Amino acid sequence: MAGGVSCFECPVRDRTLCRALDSKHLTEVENLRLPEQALTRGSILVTEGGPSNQYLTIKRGWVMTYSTLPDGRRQIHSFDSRGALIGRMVGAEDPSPYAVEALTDIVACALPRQQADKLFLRAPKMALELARAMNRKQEHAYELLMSVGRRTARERVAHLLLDLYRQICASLDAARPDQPIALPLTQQHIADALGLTSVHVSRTLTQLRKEGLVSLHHQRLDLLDVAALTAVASGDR
Amino acid sequence: MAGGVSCFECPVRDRTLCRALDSKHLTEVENLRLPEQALTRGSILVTEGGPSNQYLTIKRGWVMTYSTLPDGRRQIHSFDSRGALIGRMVGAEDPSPYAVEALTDIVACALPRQQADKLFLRAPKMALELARAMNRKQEHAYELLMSVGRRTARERVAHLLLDLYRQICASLDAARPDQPIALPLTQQHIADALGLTSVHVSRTLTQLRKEGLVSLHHQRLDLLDVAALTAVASGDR
DNA sequence: CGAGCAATTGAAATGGGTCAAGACGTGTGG
DNA sequence: CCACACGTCTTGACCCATTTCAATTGCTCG
Repeated sequence: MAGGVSCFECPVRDRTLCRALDSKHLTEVENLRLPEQALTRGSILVTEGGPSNQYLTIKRGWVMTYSTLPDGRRQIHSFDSRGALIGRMVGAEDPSPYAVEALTDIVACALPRQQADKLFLRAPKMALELARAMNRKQEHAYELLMSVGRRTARERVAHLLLDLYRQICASLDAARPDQPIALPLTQQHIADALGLTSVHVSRTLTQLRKEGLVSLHHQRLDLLDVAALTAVASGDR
Repeated sequence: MAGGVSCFECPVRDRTLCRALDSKHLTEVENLRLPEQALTRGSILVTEGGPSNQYLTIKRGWVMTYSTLPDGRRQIHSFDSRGALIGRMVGAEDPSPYAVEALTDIVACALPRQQADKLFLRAPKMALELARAMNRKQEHAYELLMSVGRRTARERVAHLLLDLYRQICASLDAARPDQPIALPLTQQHIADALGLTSVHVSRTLTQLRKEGLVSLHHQRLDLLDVAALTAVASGDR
């Protein structure tokens, strides 16, 4: 075992590829994995145009995936936390079309890609979980695409906050209910995910606050009226 | 074997999950698959809110994947042709968040989901191909997201046409070069994929035509100046 | 030949962007 | 412990890319 607790005690195991693995295969994973990675906020896990030669599982903290255009315009594709998998399968040797960056200090578990791919052939449950993980990310991207393509700014913001809230609650072990929750994003991040300007995100949030739907200050998010917010996100009112 | 040619003669096999399968497993697929599906243009393969209890491989024709909002706004997530895989893995019993519809008459190969999932555990190469297919779709969604979120209308149209052209050429067995190619889309489809109005797509295409970059009439597409178009798509000029 | 959908074009409206100035917070170094 | 510097957020005024509305033309197919 290479740094950190054993895979058998892994606190995020049932959210990862290793879910439902028998002990023989879990031992193989344990032998394969690299020392646990601890990285600070702002670290780049994958460079745009660089390689992606590991599978990374986020054990603690938040990361984001994004691409940029030559002139600096940025699109954030996804925010990920506990249990999320980072890593390309197609053209993994080729330049990555997107970057992955730590939004907070993080801890991650790394598997070298080539050997992991071989392991997946011996552990088909892992391969199938991998497919599920990829499918989940695909569908999540479709959801965001719907927002960015067809929703108004107000609807987009409402939808994203609901989505993040759900994601955060799901990543908590104890389902802690109505406290404000930590959201390590600036309004610029929200803007870059939603295809808006940070100025307009600010205006939109101000309005939602005035209507008593959300509270968001100093990276603390609280949804004050989930039903109303859901209505806003769906285009009613 | 259930309708159509044997899997061993399948003309799209090397673009699908069955790529690189040994004959034992390929026989299993052959026994599992349902009669070949032939569907007419406009057929709904998956309903929004309905189930997704099959894996479908497109053998001929085009389909699109999209979602709609209660008031009818539509976002198209992807256009797919020869070799593409349709099917959900996560919450496949739950209502599908998107629909899949045939853009042309199509022929597809269907595998029942539950039994296919069991087969994947016996044929890990298939499971890994499945993961790759899902990853490919995820990354393709990210590309579109970048367009819709951060590119201008002009850049979006240029980028999509390049992308479709590439996709079409790749799906051709013989790499036929500089003929105009069939593109079974209306401007409304393009608009709904790019988060624009069909009116504005029309204006944008007219301009690109005037500049001699593309030709697109009656569902025939020809890229007259790929280099210039690429420059437009990247935000230069 | 007519019906109906797709595409085009013009004119006017608008949601969200841009530019700019100021307030607020927070971590840092003196 | 204070003050300053820097990043983030807010707010106002103006602008413009895209939408909306509307009318016309052109295809295609029955």
